[in-house]
Amino acid sequence: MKIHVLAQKTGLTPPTIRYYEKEGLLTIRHVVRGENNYRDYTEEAVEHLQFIKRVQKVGFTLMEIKAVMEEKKGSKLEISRSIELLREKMIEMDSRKLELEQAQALLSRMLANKRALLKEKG
Amino acid sequence: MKIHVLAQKTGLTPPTIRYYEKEGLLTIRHVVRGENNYRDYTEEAVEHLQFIKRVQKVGFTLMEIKAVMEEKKGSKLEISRSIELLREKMIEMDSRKLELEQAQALLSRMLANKRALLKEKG
DNA sequence: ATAAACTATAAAGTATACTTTAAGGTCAAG
DNA sequence: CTTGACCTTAAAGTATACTTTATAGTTTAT
Repeated sequence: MKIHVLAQKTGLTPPTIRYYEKEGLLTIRHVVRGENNYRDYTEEAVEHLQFIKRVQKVGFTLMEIKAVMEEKKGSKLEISRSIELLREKMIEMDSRKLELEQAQALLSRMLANKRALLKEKG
Repeated sequence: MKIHVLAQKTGLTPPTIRYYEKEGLLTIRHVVRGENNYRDYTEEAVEHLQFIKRVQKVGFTLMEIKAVMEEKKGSKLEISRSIELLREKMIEMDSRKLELEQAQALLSRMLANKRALLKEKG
């Protein structure tokens, strides 16, 4: 499929998709070039970009995503490294959940204060 | 207290603290100037910077923090705006927790795959 | 066949949140 | 009374993740 189709399917823009490719987040499994030099994307690209969006939202940088990505082809050492990275990230995500809950408690108190303030004034 | 003391207490650096001030995140309640033009921080500044760190970690931008900050002095309209912002943020944080959990499930599967791969090879 | 809509590249620009640099003033210790 | 550790400012630099711009080739529709 062409870039704008992939863009529609993933909710990204063509420049963003090209940027990701430039940064090494898309491989031969995701894009090839046609005769006209246009990019031709596989179905795997759709899933892959959705994966990127999802983990990026929870705090992975593009470089971390790239590091974790190197899957099938990796040597034992590379796999071990990405397991290590994944484990660290899981722990990081646990603390992030905790931080979120603590911050929510904090904001909830602020919200109550502000509502009280508004009642006072209004 | 002087800037490096505040820095130690909060785990920030003096340039970062000055930067926050420049961006309007510190007020008269947090800093005043001494005769020598040195900044003199109140205890409230410690708490405030800790607050900033905490909510920033969960996705607030500095400008959002600034918007929520305007507390005591706010007009009814300003209070209403910051209540609205806080409510949006609470909802956003709920989805973020969900995203975290979904991403963890995803990573957990990836981790299992990689471990299996390692076992195969090793 | 020509205009609109798409594709390509490289390079510059943007936003956020800092950090670093440069150049200088102030203060405490020996 | 000077040395070293602090303080000040303004401005430039950095990292991340894009977006925008400029320039040009290709495809699709009428």
